[in-house]
Amino acid sequence: MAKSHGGKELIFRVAIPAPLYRLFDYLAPLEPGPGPLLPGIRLEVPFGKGSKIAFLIAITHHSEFDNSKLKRIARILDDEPLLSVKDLRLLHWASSYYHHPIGEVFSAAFPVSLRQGKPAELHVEKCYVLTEEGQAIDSNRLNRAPKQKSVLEKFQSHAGRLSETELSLWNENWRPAVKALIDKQLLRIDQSGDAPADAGLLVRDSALQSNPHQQAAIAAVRESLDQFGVFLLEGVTGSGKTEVYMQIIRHVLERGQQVLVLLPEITLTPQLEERFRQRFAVTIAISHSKLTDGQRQNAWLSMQQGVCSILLGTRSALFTPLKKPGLIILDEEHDASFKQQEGFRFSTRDVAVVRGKLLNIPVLLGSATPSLESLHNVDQRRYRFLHLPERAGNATAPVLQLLDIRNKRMQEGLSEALIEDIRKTLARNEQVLLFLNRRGYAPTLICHGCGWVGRCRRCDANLVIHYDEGLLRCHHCGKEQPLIQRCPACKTGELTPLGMGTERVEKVLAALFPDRTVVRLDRDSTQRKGALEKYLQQISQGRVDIILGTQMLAKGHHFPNVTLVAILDVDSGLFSIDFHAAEKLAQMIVQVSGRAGRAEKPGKVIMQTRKPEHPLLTTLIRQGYSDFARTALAERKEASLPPFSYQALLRAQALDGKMPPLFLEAIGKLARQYSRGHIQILGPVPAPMTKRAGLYRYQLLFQSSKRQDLHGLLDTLMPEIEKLKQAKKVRWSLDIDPVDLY
DNA sequence: AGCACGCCGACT
DNA sequence: GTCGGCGTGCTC
Repeated sequence: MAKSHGGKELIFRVAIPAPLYRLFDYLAPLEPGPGPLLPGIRLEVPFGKGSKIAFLIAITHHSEFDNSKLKRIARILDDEPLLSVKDLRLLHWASSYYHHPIGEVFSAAFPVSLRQGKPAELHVEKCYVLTEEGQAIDSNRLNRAPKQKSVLEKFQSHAGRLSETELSLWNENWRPAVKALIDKQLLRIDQSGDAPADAGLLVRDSALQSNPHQQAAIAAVRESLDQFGVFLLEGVTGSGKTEVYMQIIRHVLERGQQVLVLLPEITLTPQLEERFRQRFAVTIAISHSKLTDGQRQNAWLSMQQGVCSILLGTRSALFTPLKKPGLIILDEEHDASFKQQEGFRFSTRDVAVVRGKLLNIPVLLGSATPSLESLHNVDQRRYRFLHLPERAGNATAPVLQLLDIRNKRMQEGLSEALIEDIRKTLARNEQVLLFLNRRGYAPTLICHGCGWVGRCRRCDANLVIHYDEGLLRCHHCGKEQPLIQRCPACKTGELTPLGMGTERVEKVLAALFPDRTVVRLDRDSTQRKGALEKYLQQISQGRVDIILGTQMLAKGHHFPNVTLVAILDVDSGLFSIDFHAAEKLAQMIVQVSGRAGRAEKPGKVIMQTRKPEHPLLTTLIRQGYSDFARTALAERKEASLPPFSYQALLRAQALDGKMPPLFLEAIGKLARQYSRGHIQILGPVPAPMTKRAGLYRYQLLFQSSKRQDLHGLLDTLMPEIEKLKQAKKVRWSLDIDPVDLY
């Protein structure tokens, strides 16, 4: 028999980066690899017409396929796996939990260049040598200066690493330039020695200040280093969360271990990076999507090899291997950007917790506005709660107040009372921050004569007026058209902008305060590279009086001279069919409020509303975020919504509007057969914006009070979905623990 | 996902 | 008579 005959040959079972839910079997390579053949090593395999870089999952003796049908491994790329056994286990867990193809999950863990089969070598993109004046010159122009040349050669032979001693060979005058190179990740200082380095080398300042609350938080985590545990650190803006992080990090570094720090957004990395660099003398790796593939590979490998001690990154950095893992920190843990919204839809927070468990290290989650899930996990004693109730220093918390604008005269979205407050604040030479989560001039263009409205042809949405650019744009598919002057329907009516956008408010502010400087911060105004940084600098230098912007203002940036914050249209967040909306709005309000009054000047937050009695707003204002969260959790429990139940959302879209519901209907039918009533199957229903970018979108929601039941159903359902003939006519995806039901 | 195969419309 | 549209099927 062919099977017994082929039984002698080893079978390599591999994961291929493709949306395929199965593994592929290959014959052992003719050339033996340089090292032991362990799971996780990269292999080049013939696949279909071409070849692919695959990941070894297991070596077995049997294949379900006849050996004569199997192709042979073409090449072994790695001497040894780049990921630890524990991290490989994490990827298997993630693949099964998120029901996502294993090959794509593996792909997500590697930087692009390694996915493409590049050798796993740390390298410096360009070599420089420094002149006495501290100028960097290309090493190709180096003929003279033998001393510098010898250091350079050493530098190159160490794959871009210099020890502290080697660095000290460099003239003191060159230090700033060396630092600049380190900052650009063109040069790194060797810290890879196995013995824990001297604390004086790791940390620059010795007199660290912290209040009793901070000390308690630091002690709690410090006592549990070297074991798994999740800590939720709730600290209002200005309460000194970063100081807590840094002091805990110091202890981890002193043990010779590494720290993974995750942030929701790229824009937040520079500030934290700067504070870390001031505090720590160790090399810090940075990883986010704005860096080049080479830079990200360097960051990845430097953590894998233990060359760097701290990695600061966004969600794509979650799987970065750590030679000596010590701690994972996830800042702004409530932030929705931590959930990947396409392809492999994982929750950075939840995977980080599982990773911490596998690596047996603590996970520290921080936020001024913790997610309801995390607070629930505290209630369930799965997480430990750490609290920083007060603002550090003399700073006082801002006062939140509702401004009832019913029947009030408004000037382009600004009530007279608010305008008066702005005027007073400016008169005191303090800054004002206005928040409106809608960019463009106005969200609607309507004909005063016949009621015609500018609609996007490809989406169920109105076109947004962008006056400055002279066009109408759809914010959902990006389609643009020139701003028309006359109504295309009745040809006579006057076209009127309806509603408020940041551009429109900017114009009225310019008219109301002609001698003041207004800066608008939104996606449109900060598109140019470096534009945001430029504006932020102007603001911190006090050259700006009024800051106006969207969502992007809510995150991270500190405006110490801002004493008045106004949320121009808080009501727009109050009415949503998504049960997450209240939580997100409350977090947004608190986060925006946190921008004000950081220094000794008290801050004030005004929310313009037509629903001043709305319980969400009143609870938040009178009792604060914690009480709001308690109320919201009680409501979730009452309604059996997450985190008191578990959800999975199956989405489907297609150009043909009939296909998605047919597809989801077929799955719903299958699911009802299998689930035997344990699982609620809701839908299919059209997605809230059914047509988007020309595609018709529908969804089917699964919900269960038992996570196991839900995942059991999905385990049996997924292979059936793949087999369904309708599956080929739609684009579909499964979202586990969805955070936005759109 | 890629890529080939395959069966129906407008072109040299 | 061909070029090419994207529906369907397969990848060890």
